[in-house]
Amino acid sequence: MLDIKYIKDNAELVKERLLTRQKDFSAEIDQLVDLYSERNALIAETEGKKAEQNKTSKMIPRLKKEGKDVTPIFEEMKKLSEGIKAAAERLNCVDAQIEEILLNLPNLPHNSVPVGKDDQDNVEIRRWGEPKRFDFEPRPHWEIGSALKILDPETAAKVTGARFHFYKGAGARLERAVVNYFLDCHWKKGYVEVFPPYMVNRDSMTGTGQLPKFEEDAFKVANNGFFLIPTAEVPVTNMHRNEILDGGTLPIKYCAYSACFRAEAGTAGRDTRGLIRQHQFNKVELVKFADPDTSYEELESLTLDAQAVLIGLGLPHRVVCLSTGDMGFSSAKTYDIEVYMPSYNRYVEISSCSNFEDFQSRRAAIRFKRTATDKTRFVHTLNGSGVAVGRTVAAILENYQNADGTVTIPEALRPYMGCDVIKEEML
RNA sequence: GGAGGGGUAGCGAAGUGGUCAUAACGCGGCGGUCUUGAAAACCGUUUGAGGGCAACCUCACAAGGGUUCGAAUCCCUUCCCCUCCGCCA
Repeated sequence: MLDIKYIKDNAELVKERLLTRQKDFSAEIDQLVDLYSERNALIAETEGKKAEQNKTSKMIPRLKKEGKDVTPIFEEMKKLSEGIKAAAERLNCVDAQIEEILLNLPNLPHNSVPVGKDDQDNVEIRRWGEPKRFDFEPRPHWEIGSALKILDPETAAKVTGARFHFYKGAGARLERAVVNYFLDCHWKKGYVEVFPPYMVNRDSMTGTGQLPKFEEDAFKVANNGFFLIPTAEVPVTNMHRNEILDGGTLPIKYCAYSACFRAEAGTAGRDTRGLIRQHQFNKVELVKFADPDTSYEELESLTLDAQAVLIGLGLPHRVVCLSTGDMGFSSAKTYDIEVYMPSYNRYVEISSCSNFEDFQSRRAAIRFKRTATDKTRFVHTLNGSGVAVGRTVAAILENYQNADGTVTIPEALRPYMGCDVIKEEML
């Protein structure tokens, strides 16, 4: 959520910068400026009347004690009370309109973000490793998984439906090994490991920006109205909702494994095979709460921390900075990490690292004080996948496949797997 | 799911229609006095949000409604916590 005072004072600038997201919000901004001045007029009116009401109310007990007739005062106060009620009702209405517009306005892109139309305008920042050359025709991971009998979408389709997977045998162990390897890398770097709830309430989904705009992308629990988390970012960021943090504790760093659930309305037909796009997938997430002065340095180190686990696995990848037209709703700046996938013959997103600045913390009221006497201000929140587990397994299967159909286990995972190669007979 | 008890400052807790929310009282935190230093004792101080150039004003007693001239207090709805029972891993 943007600061309405900032919008009021910089209306044209805000319009311009939001326009770089390839959508025109001029009408909303103009409306906000009008609503804000209307709101302040209504506040002046209601508060003046309330002050009068409070003053008179305090006198009534004394007058009664003195035996005076208070009936005429009651008559007057009744009118005043009705006037307050009417003005407060209008104020509520104006506040609700302001809130609705603000909640549906995306974040302002940071100045360093390349202006562009879509993902074609993303800028490559750096590369690690070289796409592997095979002296045989490499197969896509779903074929490898099927041949080794470690990935089974057919049974999942029977038991649940499309876009779900059973992992079996060495496949299930590989998924678990990757999770453990990622978490061990991160907690050793000072990220506090948390294991979050997989369902959250509406306030949490609103706090991180999934709601109200993207409700159709989320799975909702019929019983109680909770939402299945689309990412651990939601429960972990909301841990500090409505809190005032001690500035001395910043940056606060968490890593969290969770399953993630996405309805992804509108992506039918894309990546229908394999592990790339599932309704349920595993992810290790990194979340930071940072002082605004250092949040962009924290974004750089967060991205490096996510990259480190891919380097550890020897998976070739690159880092791109998303253009203004490709960035997510809540983000001010995003780096995607893309891993090389032989089956796609290109780099595929495996992590997304973002600085949300105060966009989430304003929605979720996550504040801090530098010192005990300092005024409260909003923290900057950041998060990044560290990294997507299913896509990592897919990348391992494809990049480490051998001509005989087996898959070599990357060295870093061998202690977790207890073997150095996956063969069919391992089931 | 059933029965009961709760939700008030960082924590514990008093307040059950106005003159106790500028929230009693206790603990903790911060500053000071005393001391070589510390402890103890004593004194002071200690929520957040909004509006206003300012003086200052308004709001918040889990959340949202209602009754009333006036609500922490009475009524309704929802959420959360605790105890017991049932069920369950």
